[in-house]
Amino acid sequence: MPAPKRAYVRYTTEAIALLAKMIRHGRKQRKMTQMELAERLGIARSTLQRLESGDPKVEVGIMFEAAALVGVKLFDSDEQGINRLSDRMDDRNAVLPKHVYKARKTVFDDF
Amino acid sequence: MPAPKRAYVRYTTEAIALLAKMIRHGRKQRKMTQMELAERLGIARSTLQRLESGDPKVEVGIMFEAAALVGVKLFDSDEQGINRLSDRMDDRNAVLPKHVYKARKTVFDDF
DNA sequence: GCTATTTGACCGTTCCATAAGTCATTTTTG
DNA sequence: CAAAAATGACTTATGGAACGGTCAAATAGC
Repeated sequence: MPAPKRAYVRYTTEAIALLAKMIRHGRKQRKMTQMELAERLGIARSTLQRLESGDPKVEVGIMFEAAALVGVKLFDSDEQGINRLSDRMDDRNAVLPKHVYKARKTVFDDF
Repeated sequence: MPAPKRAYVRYTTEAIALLAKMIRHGRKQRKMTQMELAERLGIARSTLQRLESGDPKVEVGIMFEAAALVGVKLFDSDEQGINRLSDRMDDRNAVLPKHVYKARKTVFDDF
């Protein structure tokens, strides 16, 4: 076997494809060529091509940065909105236990 | 110099940090340990740790797959919603020119 | 309190994404 | 129409991410 490739659920593949489309659309709206956007991102054009074609293996940082540069909003939020959401996550997280524990031994239903 | 490291705008960093928090929160809500989630994702625990700490260098595929497995919705949409949005992007893209063209020569304002 | 488990922070090896390039095709402009 | 530019589809090498492991610290259950 060449290698056990990684598998993704459909939702993942489609969400990435959507983000990729939005980035390509945003780039065209701003009348940027692939070369221009790649240079502004500090990446190779070949990498931007994989990004715009929905390749799951690109770095999330590059993907999000590309979105930011062409005006695609993540989480339907601007920076302020992101910070509000982030604070809310902190609050909700503060309630949860810090470690997750599994049952150490299977509980015997005695009888 | 060791290497010219990549830079990200604040929006990018914060968006990734938010997604990371949502994933960690979702994992805890579902009472999964890092080890369990890593195994379900087919990745090493060390990679999941970088993911949950908001490292921009993880693969977007892994990041989104983790979100999917712990119930974090991207684009505030389920799979059907993603597909609707995707179709809309196709429509909007169909209107735009297929190549972006820069002015080939600087236009001379003759006088 | 004690113990088992989870988590955080490391580190060396392996392997693949990235960079950088080429070439053919498509598309726009003049 | 021709010419120029942008894009798509490749390829190679090389730096760094992912893996798999260890160890200490933190936490939850008993």
